[in-house]
Amino acid sequence: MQLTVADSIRAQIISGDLESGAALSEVTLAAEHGVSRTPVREALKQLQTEGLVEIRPRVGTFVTTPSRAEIIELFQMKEVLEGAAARFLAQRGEVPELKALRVNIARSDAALAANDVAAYTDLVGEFHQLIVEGAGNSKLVQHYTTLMNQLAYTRLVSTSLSLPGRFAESENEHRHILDVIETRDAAGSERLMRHHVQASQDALLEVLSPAAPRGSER
Amino acid sequence: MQLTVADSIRAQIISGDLESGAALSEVTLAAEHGVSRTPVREALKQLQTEGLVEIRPRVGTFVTTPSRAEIIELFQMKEVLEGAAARFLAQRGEVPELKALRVNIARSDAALAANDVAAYTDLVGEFHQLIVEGAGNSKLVQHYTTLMNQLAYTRLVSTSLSLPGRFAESENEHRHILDVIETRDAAGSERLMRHHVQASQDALLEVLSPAAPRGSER
DNA sequence: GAGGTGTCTGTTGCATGGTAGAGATGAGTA
DNA sequence: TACTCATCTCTACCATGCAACAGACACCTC
Repeated sequence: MQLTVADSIRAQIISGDLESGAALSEVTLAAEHGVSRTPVREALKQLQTEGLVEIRPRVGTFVTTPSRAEIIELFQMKEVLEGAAARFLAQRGEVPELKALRVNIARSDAALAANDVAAYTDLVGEFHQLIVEGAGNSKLVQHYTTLMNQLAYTRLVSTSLSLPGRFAESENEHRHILDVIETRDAAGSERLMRHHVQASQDALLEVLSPAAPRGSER
Repeated sequence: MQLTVADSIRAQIISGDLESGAALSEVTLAAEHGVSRTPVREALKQLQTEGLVEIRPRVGTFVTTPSRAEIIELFQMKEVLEGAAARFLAQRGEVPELKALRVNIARSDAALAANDVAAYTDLVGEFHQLIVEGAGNSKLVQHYTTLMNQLAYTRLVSTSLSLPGRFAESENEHRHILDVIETRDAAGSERLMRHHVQASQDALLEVLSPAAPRGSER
């Protein structure tokens, strides 16, 4: 399986190489990828159903810019899916992902001790990913992945970690979540995971626009 | 907005006009819709990301046939999303969808009294749809819709209602769910909704293959 | 000066032809 | 009879060309 055009464009959008609202010309993309316009068109159509670009007929294709309301909706979905994942994982008991999660926590501790924000940013993404994968439901992974792509999540995390105290707090929450999952307390795991997602959302929204506290819109 | 080729093919798949596993020839579809192969290809690519068809490169496109394991995964997701929807709806309080739900229940009562399975089948779909829409999260609606399309849910419901007693039981569960939502008990609404989805899954799987009880696979 | 209209350019939308790969089918051999 | 290999056909895949539309700009009219 080689990298498709869609994968390439998707990566550019998620990484932020292509800015929000940027126009995506078919001919330009075709030239950049060394193919004709046809496969580019197909890729854009695919990215549209993934919610990453918006195709305005006869006008052009643009990178979607989620509104503040949409970001809140996405985080609400994140809370739902990750909460469910934690619950399923706790129910399943010992699976390979649990071991990987313990390693993740150990590395996060080290990153915290060294105050290495960049390393921890990656570890945060991995932590959440591992929980979702550990739930043992491929559909859950699929929906979660599209969600995270729409949020351009990895880009956001490093921002929210800039809040004073959030780094240590986040790491603490992660450790507690894993502890509860290991006790196989399904309901508790779900509750804790939801709280954690809410906390990280609060931190993020505070950084994005400090004036508006969580829940004040819609 | 006119009906696109993708919409047309999607409708055919969901309704069952196109059977599971059926090969979708580009030229045939193009001829049927009076267009060339290019827009058909784009439509198929879109349906692939929706999980409705499987494109085997250089071979052809086929209507996906969810395995038994996948159906269980899909129902697990259905439980998660509808549970969350019920919770959100209970939290929101009085919204237009609540009124529609009361009408729905009244009609369902009538259908039950008249033993009108066909009418009730539609009402079941509407009930669940209203709960999800009432949650006030457009992303939730999107993910839920793709999920239901993958399950070809409406086709399945009538099957499960053939079980003796399931019709009345299902209607009863619906009424209880709406009752609890109206008391604005978020946690209780979520719990009840999950149980209902599980019950309907049990009924369905029993009809599909009576030998294997729920949870015996994977 | 302001509003409307016509043209012009850049873009997407679709059709079609050539190419390459996958699968099937047949013949040949052990 | 069974198995292997070569050929052949059918399919998706991509490139390219043409048509149609949206938006911008200038000009004309009031």
